[in-house]
Amino acid sequence: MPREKLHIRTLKERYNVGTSPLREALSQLIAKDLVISENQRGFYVSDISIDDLTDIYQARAKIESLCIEMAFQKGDDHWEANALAASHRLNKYSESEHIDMEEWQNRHSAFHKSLVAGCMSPRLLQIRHSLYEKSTRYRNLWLKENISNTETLGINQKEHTELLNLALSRDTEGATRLIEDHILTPVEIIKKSLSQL
Amino acid sequence: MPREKLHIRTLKERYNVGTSPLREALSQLIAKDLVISENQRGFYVSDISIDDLTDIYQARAKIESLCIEMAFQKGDDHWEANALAASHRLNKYSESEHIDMEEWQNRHSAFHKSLVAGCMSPRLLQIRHSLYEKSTRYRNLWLKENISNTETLGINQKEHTELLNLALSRDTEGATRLIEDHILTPVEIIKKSLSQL
DNA sequence: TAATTTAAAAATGTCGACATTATATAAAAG
DNA sequence: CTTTTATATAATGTCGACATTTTTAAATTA
Repeated sequence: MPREKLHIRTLKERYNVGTSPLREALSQLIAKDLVISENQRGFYVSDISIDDLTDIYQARAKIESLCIEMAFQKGDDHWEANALAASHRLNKYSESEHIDMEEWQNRHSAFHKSLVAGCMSPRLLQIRHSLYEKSTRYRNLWLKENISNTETLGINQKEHTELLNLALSRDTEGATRLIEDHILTPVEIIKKSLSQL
Repeated sequence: MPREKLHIRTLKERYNVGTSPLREALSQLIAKDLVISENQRGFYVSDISIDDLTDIYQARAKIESLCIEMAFQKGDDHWEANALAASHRLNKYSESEHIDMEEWQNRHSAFHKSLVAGCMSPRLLQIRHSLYEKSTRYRNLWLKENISNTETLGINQKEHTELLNLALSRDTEGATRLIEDHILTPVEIIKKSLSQL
């Protein structure tokens, strides 16, 4: 849980490892902003807050928008084809009988990834991925609320097909506006979940 | 040097530390993309390349542009005042007799920081700072070429005052175009330096 | 009773030894 | 002479013990 103390001894016993690998693992989690450390005072799970939630999602929206804008300039035939394929995979699965949320998430993120891939910038894609990971704890709150919520999923699906069409017609302005809204949609719902904690 | 092997034993002796602190330090450098590690094969200084140079500087240009765009929307009186002050400090120093490059860099980055600070997004500012750090190795090549090059400094200075004016008049389009050019300016020079290595 | 000091307990961070893995060298085979 | 195999050397990564610091608890003082 956020703010929770991470005791070295406890973690060593739980994962059956020594000091070194554990501390290095914690170092990696610090790099991901999931853990913070105070000198000589140990490690803690990073805190969450509405301010942080808002900031991360707004940054994500802007970065995604930027990647898409660049992708629309640089994207070639292969980019279009891959986006089309990813959209198809997501579409088909969204219409299927039983939806496994993990598989849906895989296809969902694969679709968005196929769109931004066209920007051809490793660094921007890395930044985007990093922000996506940082938003995971908040996104999980959204998933708990919206598990098997077919209505929300339906709206989502409409936006995805529209996004693909905007991509194929290279409508930068329309796509950037839509993607920013698309990403920011869950924020209000998550804010409520956060308040209830 | 890029690609150089980092021997644990050597580093331990050089810095007079044990295994753990050294490996944790390396972990932090990995997070900054300055060092890479291959499992069971040790640590290496990250490579540099023209592709990487180009990608980093283009990403920086886009992020800086984004921050400025947002700052122009959200910036208040204090933001304007701080930018004005930072601009003044940079201006005065650029006109002074003897220029210490380190002090000039401090005032230079302080000026740009004062502009983007108005975007009010900790995450975006963090991303911006991280990219700036990643570009340091390339920027140092530029500094070696342009140490005490008053001509380059003069052009730079013009752009800075123009940037401030665009900020005070909230000319988003003009400012974003200028800042992107401003950041990308050194790229061609650095490319040449890189080729000569 | 509250605040401060002192002592005990627990936790962190560092070290050097050791086991495992990769690399370099020499020997053997094709 | 080249390629393969076997051996020796060197380097990495892991572990548990130890020293230092922080936290908790008890005792003393005002």
